[in-house]
Amino acid sequence: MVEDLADQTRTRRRGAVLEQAIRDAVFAELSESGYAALNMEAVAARAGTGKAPLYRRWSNKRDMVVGAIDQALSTGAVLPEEDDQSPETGGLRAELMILLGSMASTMRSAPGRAMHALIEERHRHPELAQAVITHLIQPRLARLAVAIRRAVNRGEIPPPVSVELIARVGPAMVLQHELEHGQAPTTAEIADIVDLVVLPVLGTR
Amino acid sequence: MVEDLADQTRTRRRGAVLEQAIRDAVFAELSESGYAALNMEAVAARAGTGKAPLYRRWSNKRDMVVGAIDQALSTGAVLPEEDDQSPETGGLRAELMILLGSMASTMRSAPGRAMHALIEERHRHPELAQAVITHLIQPRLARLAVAIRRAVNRGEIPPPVSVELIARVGPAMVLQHELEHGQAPTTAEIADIVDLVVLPVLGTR
DNA sequence: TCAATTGGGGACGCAGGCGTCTCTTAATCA
DNA sequence: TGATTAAGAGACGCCTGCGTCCCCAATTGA
Repeated sequence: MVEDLADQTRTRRRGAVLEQAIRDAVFAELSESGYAALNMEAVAARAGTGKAPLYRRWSNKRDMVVGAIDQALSTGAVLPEEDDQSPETGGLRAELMILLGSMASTMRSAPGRAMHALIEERHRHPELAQAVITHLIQPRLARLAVAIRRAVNRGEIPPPVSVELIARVGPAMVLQHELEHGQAPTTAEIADIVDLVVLPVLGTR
Repeated sequence: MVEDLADQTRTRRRGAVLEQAIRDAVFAELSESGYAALNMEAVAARAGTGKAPLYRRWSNKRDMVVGAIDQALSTGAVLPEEDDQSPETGGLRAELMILLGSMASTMRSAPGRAMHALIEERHRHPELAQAVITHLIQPRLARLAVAIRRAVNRGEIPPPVSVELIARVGPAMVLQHELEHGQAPTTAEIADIVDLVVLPVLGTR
């Protein structure tokens, strides 16, 4: 709501710095207003610039959003790698807590909310939603599947019938919480999800 | 897309009949365009009427949508009661299949998609979303909880630590499917959810 | 230090959608 | 059957937001 830039005598930005400010503004607007209600004036104002620099880079609103998303997804700004291959310490429970916790915190961040807004636009803009699914959702699910398979190999849990399906249980519960309550679950709530739902499905009891 | 009313010489409707046609049009538009992009001209056109009858009943778009939602939720047009108290036949699995199946088919219907669109507007219009949660989501969760408790009483499953949380597992998986694939799961997919996720969490093995 | 770029700011025309209003005509009721 | 009410159709003014364009100033590089 407030000016993102308090410094009136701020130096005039250009190039990559300005571009990043614009992307941040896109994410912020997207997360507050959604895609349909997002408007160029607001993005320019929040980035502390005019509309011309926006249209100099992208030809319209759709391209601008796609550009911001693409950049965020390809540079891992949204999927922070969690030190890449997670540290195989503490066993399955610890790994589940880390992965679901990171999912929840992503959902709280501006880029995360922006991605969510795009998935909600699935029917109107399938290509936007698909990009998010492919670059954001799938990798996380794959990482969860890997964690589960490693636990099976360690003999920690019996092999599940469908790793694909089981890997979705945790994320589904996190998502459900967001949809029902309007915000991602806390660490304590994630612990309940892990201990009372995910681990039991996996056969730890 | 096509005219909902092929009959050119159709008699002029009024009162309750017309009102229902308008509500149907609201749901259809809401499910296709979402709340933000819904516009009065389209609703009027789809209902085969003019804007005047709309504004004669409601003072603006928001009230019109709220009105349609309220009516649908209060008359059970979206929550079809499933012969009210489900028929306690076939045990827990059968009941889960019925409840999740009905959830999936609701999500496929126009009113169901409309409700979904409103939940997605949670941040912009909390009162709309809350109505859906209270009148649509909560009753279904309550019904699931009842089914689980009955199964416990029958000795079919051990008492879970948190019925509240467990009751959300099935719906969460159905929702997750919708979000990831853009459509509700089929009966076969629901069967997998029930057999490989929900029943195992409940301790049937 | 001067020329070339690019940013900040905003005016402009256009399109679409809101909510009002008018006009004609069908349905309803006394 | 005549009077009354409300429907169908759409014109209208207004506002908002898109995308273009212009001006001036700050930054950069030769």
